[in-house]
Amino acid sequence: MSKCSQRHHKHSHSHSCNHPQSDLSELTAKLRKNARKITGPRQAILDLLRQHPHPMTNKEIQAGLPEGMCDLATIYRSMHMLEEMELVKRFDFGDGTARFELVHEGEDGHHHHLICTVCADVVEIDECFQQELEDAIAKRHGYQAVTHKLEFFGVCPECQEDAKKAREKKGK
Amino acid sequence: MSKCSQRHHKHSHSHSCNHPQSDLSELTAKLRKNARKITGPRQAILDLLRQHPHPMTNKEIQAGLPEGMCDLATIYRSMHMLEEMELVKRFDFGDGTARFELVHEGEDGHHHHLICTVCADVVEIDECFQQELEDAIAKRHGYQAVTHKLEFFGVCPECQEDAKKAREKKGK
DNA sequence: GCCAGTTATGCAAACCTTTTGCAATTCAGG
DNA sequence: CCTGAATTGCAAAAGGTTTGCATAACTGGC
Ligand SMILES: [Mn+2]
Ligand SMILES: [Mn+2]
Ligand SMILES: [Zn+2]
Ligand SMILES: [Zn+2]
Repeated sequence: MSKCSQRHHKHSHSHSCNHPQSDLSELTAKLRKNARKITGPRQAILDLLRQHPHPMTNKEIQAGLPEGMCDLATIYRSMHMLEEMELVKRFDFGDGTARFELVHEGEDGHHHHLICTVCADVVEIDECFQQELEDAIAKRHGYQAVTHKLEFFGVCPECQEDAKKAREKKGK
Repeated sequence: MSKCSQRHHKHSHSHSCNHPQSDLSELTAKLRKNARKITGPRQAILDLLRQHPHPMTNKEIQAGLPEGMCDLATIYRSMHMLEEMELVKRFDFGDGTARFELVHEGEDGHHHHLICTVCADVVEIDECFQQELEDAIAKRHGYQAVTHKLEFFGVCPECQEDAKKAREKKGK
């Protein structure tokens, strides 16, 4: 049953369901294992996330879904569940609203971002500091199961340009 | 970075790293420069923060002040202002509530924490990954004024113990 | 010291994001 | 199909944070 999406609204985005049935099958599998149900909203959310390369807020997710397809409360509940089964990863850009990104098959989704403090542009960062640092910190303080959250912030090239222009105009 | 005390152990409140009149004078200086007023609440907040080695939430700050001395709204406004003049640093432990820590004289306050996900114990971490990583990321994407937020999470020794006991009792 | 002008505070209401209770609806498995 | 369990929508409640406004507290200059 590789029906990509069974309830996609007509004016849905021109998205093509050319994904390797990965998520859906992974979803159904994990869901069944926990006696959870495969519902329209859940599939739609996963479908939407699959098309987005960066973390999305719950509001953005709702806005990206066909009008009126899913209540915000349901999205909140879904994201909790998807996070629990590790199909999505939660990120915090420090603005007080959670963001979620799809975890690709096999991976654990751990990675970081570089965020423009002016326009909120996001760059995916796959590098990380040496594991030794974390290990040393964990050992030194006797902590176990240590992990970390790390995000970079700065001003993107475009916003640097904008700032420059504004400066010139003002100085003129 | 903060040399006051490298490793704060749990309940290390009673510790005193006397940073003399530093804050107050620094405060008055910076305040005056911006035509702001030196008020009771602001001094009290700074005084309180000076005695705490870890970030505090606004509620904790209010609770730590003499009963009824300061409205919560005032604390929020004060923290914004103190942050602005770089007398305090804001931290985000990912639980949706901001925390503030006093910035010691001369320093910029940039550092990290190791937080127990069970009991919320906090360890101050003065190390950081090599600057080269951040520089490389900034350069690669053309970003400027790049900085980062980093926090570590894990289970502290005591909570590991608790978990072990619980396991034994259950397995009995 | 005292005044005037400005900045800060208290209080209550507004805002936002996130969570929850509950009745109605949808799923899954038989 | 049927039926019980899981899920959803809706509205209300929670938290944390911000704001408008009248009142109170500072400060620099007399
Ligand atoms: Mn990402
Ligand atoms: Mn700290
Ligand atoms: Zn930008
Ligand atoms: Zn702990």
